[in-house]
Amino acid sequence: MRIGELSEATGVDVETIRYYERSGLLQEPERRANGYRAYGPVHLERLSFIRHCRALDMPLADVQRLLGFVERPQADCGDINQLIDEHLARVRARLKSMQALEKQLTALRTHCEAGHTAAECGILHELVAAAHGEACACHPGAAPKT
Amino acid sequence: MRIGELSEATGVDVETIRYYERSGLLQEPERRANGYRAYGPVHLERLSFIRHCRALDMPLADVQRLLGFVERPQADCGDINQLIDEHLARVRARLKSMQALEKQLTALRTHCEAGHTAAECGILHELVAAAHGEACACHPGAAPKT
DNA sequence: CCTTGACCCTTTAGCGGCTACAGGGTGTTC
DNA sequence: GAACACCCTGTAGCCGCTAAAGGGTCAAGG
Repeated sequence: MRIGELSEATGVDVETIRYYERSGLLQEPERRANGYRAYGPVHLERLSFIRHCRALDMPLADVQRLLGFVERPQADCGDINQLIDEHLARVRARLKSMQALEKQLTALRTHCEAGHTAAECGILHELVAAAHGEACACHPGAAPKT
Repeated sequence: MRIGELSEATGVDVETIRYYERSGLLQEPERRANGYRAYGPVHLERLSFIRHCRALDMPLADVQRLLGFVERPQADCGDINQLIDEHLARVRARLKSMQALEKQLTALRTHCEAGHTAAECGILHELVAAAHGEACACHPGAAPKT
């Protein structure tokens, strides 16, 4: 199959496929006489694997490592667990900070309803207050250290 | 104050301060005879404002716009609301997908405990199964369309 | 006076993971 | 033979920094 077909089949953009090849994630395919890339089932599977890992937001370096395990089936599985655990820890940490952020923004948002000028805007006041190190709706813990 | 002192006072890295200046977020300060940047209270306040907005994960373009409102206090506050609402929507969307991701990874993680080879690893099997478009622990909805 | 070391300067390049050109070749269809 | 979809390479841009190279400045200590 040509690159466009592979793209269609996997949902991965053509440019991204070429990028994965350049990055060494996807093995270089054969070329037809006209220079077009000719992909087979191996590439389809591998690219689908990559795509799935990316859907789980794994960095490409991790995907690379996982692909290594696929190639070396006798390797120790503990390393895979560790990889997933580390990734999960990163995701959970990020999730936690996102939740805090959502709270902060929601709090900030309550400080203004439309219909007046920026000078009277509660949101802007909050942000400026924060810039002075005062306690603000969005960062309640950040009271001045006086 | 010099750039190091401003950095100390705001918690923003020296390089980042220069980067903000290059990007037009922080106004260019006066220079001393030796070429050192000389900052005043104006810069301190402005940089603190920027830092606070960044703590709320706002893109620099949004921060730029907010700074515009600070400078034009008679502008319509509705635009500020809109900016915050859009940002909040982005954050919530991201939060939702992070939560789904966390679930998917947690499900995936249950498929393996250490102590065997990659060939027997449930995690790897799940990922490969997903590459075949089969239903997997991490993407239960993605069953084959046969 | 000289050296050390902390600070400052500019310019440039790199990170991750794409994405978007520019400028060309190929291959099918009307 | 021309239009069009597809393919190729190479390079540059996105965001928000971060780091490094290669230098200048200045105060304190010997």
